[in-house]
Amino acid sequence: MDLRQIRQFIAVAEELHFGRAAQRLNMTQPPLSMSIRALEESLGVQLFHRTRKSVSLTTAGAIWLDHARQVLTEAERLPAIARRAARGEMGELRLAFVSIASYSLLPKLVRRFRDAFPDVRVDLREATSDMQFEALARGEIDAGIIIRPDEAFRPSLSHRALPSEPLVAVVPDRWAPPDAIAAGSVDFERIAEAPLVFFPRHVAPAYYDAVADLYAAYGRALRIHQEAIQMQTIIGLVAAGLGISLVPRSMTGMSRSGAHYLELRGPQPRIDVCVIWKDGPDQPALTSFLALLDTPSA
Amino acid sequence: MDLRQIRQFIAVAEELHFGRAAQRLNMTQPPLSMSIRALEESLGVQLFHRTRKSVSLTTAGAIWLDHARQVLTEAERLPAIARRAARGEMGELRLAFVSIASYSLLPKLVRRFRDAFPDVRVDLREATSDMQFEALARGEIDAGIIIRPDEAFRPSLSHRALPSEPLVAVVPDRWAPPDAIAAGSVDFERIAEAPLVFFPRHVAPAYYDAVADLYAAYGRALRIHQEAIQMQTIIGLVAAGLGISLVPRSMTGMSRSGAHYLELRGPQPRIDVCVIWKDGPDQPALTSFLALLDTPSA
DNA sequence: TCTCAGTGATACACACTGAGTATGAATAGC
DNA sequence: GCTATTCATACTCAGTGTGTATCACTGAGA
Repeated sequence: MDLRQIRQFIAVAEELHFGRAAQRLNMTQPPLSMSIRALEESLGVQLFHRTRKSVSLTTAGAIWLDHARQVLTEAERLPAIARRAARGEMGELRLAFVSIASYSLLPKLVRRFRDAFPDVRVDLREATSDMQFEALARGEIDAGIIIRPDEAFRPSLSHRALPSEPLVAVVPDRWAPPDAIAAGSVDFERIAEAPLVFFPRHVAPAYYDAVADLYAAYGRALRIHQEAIQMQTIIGLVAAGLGISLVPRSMTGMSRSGAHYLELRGPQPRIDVCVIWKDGPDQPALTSFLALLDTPSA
Repeated sequence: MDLRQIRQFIAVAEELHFGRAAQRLNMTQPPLSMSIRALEESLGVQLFHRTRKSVSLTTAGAIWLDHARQVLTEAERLPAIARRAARGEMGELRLAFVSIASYSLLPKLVRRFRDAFPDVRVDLREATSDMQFEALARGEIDAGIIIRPDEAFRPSLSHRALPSEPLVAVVPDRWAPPDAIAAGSVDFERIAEAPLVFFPRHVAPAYYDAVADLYAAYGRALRIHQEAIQMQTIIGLVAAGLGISLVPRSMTGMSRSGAHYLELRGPQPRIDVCVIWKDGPDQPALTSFLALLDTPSA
């Protein structure tokens, strides 16, 4: 019993006429009759009632038809599945990201990817840049999203810039001049003296450095008055009036009473985000992902 | 791409070694290599990474393996399905029954059948004897359960007796002597005078006649004081004190305050139930059903 | 009742392909 | 550098699936 015989059985069952079924199968009638008979013998089951003038399914034949159709349909999908898998339209993309990315860029990116490649399972995991370098080397992830480090990239890894994210200030009532709140923006110098609520450097070194650069541009050293390791906590502490902070603009969606998001006038600090991956053969899902990055987001 | 190639692919994917895979497939290595290569070409997809020393699945190959396994497993079930369908272990049994049968015999019978043949869908429909004769003739049902008529059976139909069901009296407080209630049984003569709640003859002619025979045995004519066309209604009316009735013993499970079920002393009327069907070839589910009737119910 | 069109079955020949055997080529380990 | 191992290649052969020709039977219409 092979797929050819199943196909022939279905044709005869649908036509109930050996001649027409043979025609549909692009063969002649005699070998088709022989083949069906051989099928019946190998199964030990009569599938058709035959008279000299007509053919009809037996009860068992009718039941078998359903199951045979099912198998044939699935079998005929197999070549397409193989091609789609090879083209990176199926499978799995294991993607790591630094926590900052999860607030704005990641959701959009993953959304676009899932729309474009609905049959690729996206396996997301948060990890620091260093963890991502390791994971890539060990082949545990396919790509990572990190904040572009000043230091040179590892030579074995490829990278591509993603849209950079501007930083905005988040300030509590206490530190926000009413005119700045009204304008929605502020000169950095007017809030530079305020105590800073921020990550310890090891939690988000590249992010930390971007903010440190901003302070340096105004001739100041970055001094953290209150540390927190989660963005939500930082904003909460700002809302509680403990100080100001600098967050990606996409965080403005997360409103908190007592905290105001203010654009910065003058030199705007930005978070430069990029994708990293290990070049190599046979990473179809990764290829799909990178192709998506080249596609305009419409 | 046929099942043979799928089987070969799975063997190589599992062994990751052409030699061992060939051994498992009871063939030699060279044709296996050729076959896999041909498979890859027909799919247009590379399924294996090959070096001179080792074989491994490509990403697409790994994805395809899951789907190929699925198809192969289902395909390998097909012969068994055909055999089971031919043996009447799969498919459908369209069974009609007269309403009286639904209270005792039918549930047990269907239960046993479903236990013995879980993959046969049982399609049940209530119908009078006459409707069943018609339906059998038209091939709309496979078998029917009726009350054995006195008249001869239709010659084209076969039949077999089922365990007969004794009738018991159901009487309200008003008509039940306290000693009978205590004993759980009564001489029919003591309640024969009570008004009778019963079916009109056309609803259940054979049942009606069985009860009429009982009355005749005591030299009385059956006289119905209150008609109802459903068993539940009859028992409800009895419970309400409108009269007595005679019901299959299995109805005693349906207790109703105010109504008492009493065995009848002396000549016991019984309902003779039987299965009818139209003999013919290629009715595997029917054959299973009839075989079950020969099997002691354990 | 006879004829004929139409259907599935049978007989036989042939080409293709799937499997076997023999062998080659390249790699990894000693 | 040698050897064992492993996959690839070349060639042959048998089996089987297919085509052509034909038969046997049925049922409808003259």
